[in-house]
Amino acid sequence: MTEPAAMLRIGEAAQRAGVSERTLRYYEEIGLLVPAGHSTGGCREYGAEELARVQQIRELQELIGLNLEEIRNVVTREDRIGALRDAYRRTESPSERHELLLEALEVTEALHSRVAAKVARIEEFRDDLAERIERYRSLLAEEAAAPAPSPA
Amino acid sequence: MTEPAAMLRIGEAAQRAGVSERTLRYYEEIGLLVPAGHSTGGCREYGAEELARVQQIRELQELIGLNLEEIRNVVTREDRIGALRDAYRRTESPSERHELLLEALEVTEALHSRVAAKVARIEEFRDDLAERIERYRSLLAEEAAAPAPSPA
DNA sequence: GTCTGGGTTCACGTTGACGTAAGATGTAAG
DNA sequence: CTTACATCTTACGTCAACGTGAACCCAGAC
Repeated sequence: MTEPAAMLRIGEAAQRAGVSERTLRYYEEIGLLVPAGHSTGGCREYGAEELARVQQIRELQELIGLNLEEIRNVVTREDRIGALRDAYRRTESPSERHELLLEALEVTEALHSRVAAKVARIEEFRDDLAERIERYRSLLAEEAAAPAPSPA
Repeated sequence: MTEPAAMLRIGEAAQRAGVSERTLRYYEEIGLLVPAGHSTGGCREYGAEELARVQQIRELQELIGLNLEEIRNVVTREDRIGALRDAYRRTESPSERHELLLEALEVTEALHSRVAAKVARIEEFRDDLAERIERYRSLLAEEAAAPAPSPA
């Protein structure tokens, strides 16, 4: 189990993730995404986990509208949770684990309520649009039923 | 009716709208928001309608994630619809009115489907977050029930 | 009067999130 | 080994959406 898992170099990785190579390097530059490893010659290598993270970053960016610094706060928190998961049984310290869990819960709840608020507003907006569409439709129907003044 | 409607100068207007004065001037510069009028001395004057538009712009920007050019496409379209509404009975030309209505419908539907798609994705995201919160909660509950190793 | 306290118009500065080009180096194929 | 292409680092360029002066104007309080 746990095979070498087919690492991708930056070109392939970028293509699969739907971003540019520059973007991957930039994410690394600002501490958002560290490649899984490097080849002997120094080429970055990305695995499935990194691709998933890029996906997550893009969602937070485009969907939620966070900037990359806010996103870094979120994902580094998640990294620590991930570390917790890894060292789950060989527990560092139970109290520390407890703290991390509490922190994870808190941060996730904060993000959740933020997202929920946004959902509420955007749904309202969507419904307003739907209403307007209906109004336009009924205006058009009205027009079709009305005695259209024949040209000249 | 239709009182003078208490025009605001840029300072007040910006404060009420929750943006900077620079932002209002910038919106004007790129043709997004024309002040309702000017004082004799040349000061911009904004009314309730303009404040509402700023509100709308910010929603499209922050909520939907449109850039100001896309927003301009939307609001100028709406301006034309507004003009249609104004000249509703003293119809310019019925066929022109028809065209405008069709266009308005089309554009609004496009925006609506875009927003709807975004709502779907963001709801999914929100639900994922909710799930994770549940997992954290149950982990904490588990921990509380487990035989916590008493210190020393 | 003049003295603030908003305004005005340029016009250059800034910041985030990359794009892009240069020159050196790695990697896979023949 | 050479050739060809992918990647590397370094560093300057770009674009949207404003921020931030500088220098001038104008209305009301004193």
